Amino acid sequence: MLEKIENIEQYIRDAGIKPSIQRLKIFEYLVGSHSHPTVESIYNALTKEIPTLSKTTIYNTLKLFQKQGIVIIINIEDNETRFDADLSYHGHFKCEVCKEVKDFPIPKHENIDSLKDHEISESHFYIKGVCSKCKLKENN
Amino acid sequence: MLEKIENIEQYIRDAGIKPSIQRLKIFEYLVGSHSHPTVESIYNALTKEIPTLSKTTIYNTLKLFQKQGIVIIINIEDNETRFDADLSYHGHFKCEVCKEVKDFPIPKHENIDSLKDHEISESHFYIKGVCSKCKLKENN
DNA sequence: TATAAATTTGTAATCGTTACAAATAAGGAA
DNA sequence: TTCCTTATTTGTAACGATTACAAATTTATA
Repeated sequence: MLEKIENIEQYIRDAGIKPSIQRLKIFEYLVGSHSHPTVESIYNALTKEIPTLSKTTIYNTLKLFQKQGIVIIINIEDNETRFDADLSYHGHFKCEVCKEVKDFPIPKHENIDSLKDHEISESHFYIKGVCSKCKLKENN
Repeated sequence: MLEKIENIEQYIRDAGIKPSIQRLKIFEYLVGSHSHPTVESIYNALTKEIPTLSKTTIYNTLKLFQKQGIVIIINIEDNETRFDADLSYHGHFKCEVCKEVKDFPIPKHENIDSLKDHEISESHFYIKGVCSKCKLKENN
């Protein structure tokens, strides 16, 4: 789980990023919403607060966040890119019915023997299926 | 590892797919090349053999293969969709230097407690980094 | 306050994918 | 075989997400 980020402005600054209003709001939204939002949903959510916000800024900002290592990209679906501010090692489950993406803990980070001479920079564990809630609804 | 597919035509037919020349060649290429090709590379490889081949056919065919359960989609990168005819449970490693995607065995398919009430249809394990070969080259 | 640098914005371009309809090929009945 | 129906392939146009780019705005600095 994401360790609570007390001071978002300081957190961003510590990552070497100048905290503009746009960057602060985008990161705040990433931390606040646990939905692993897409660019589209970030745009829809923030355009009310910042009416001049442009999608290009969101793309630029997320790319910067990624470069500076404060967000990871979730590629569980080929037609949508999602973003996550939780850097801890965890998996992502996407329900094919309600479309929600949620985290799940991964017991232990097992070493893969066949990759022992490889340098690992990222690892992702994605599972798709039907969540328990939707399973119950379907059985009615 | 992929169990050897003796008779590709029969294999496709058994999956409920009528084996046209295009479908056969595309599947044959998927099984033969261990590169987890993209649509682009399938097109480049087969257009010599089948000069009239269109990309739409490749897209249609791969979608059909996926629906009939004889290929899986590899989404390790957000800007490229790759395809794999090996249906066994294994992970994918992409080297950020040589761009190759290769398989690795996953020790055991561990049960995720927090998903025990979920219905699981797909799971993917992706790792990115630098492969051993490229690591050696970089240290020169 | 003036100037330079960084950031944001809107528009146009790009690229992978899909929609669609015409062309071609395959299958089945007489 | 020939005719007719259905399936498959093809090329073009459309679409949507992302990026390139240059102008506009904001921020930092002298």
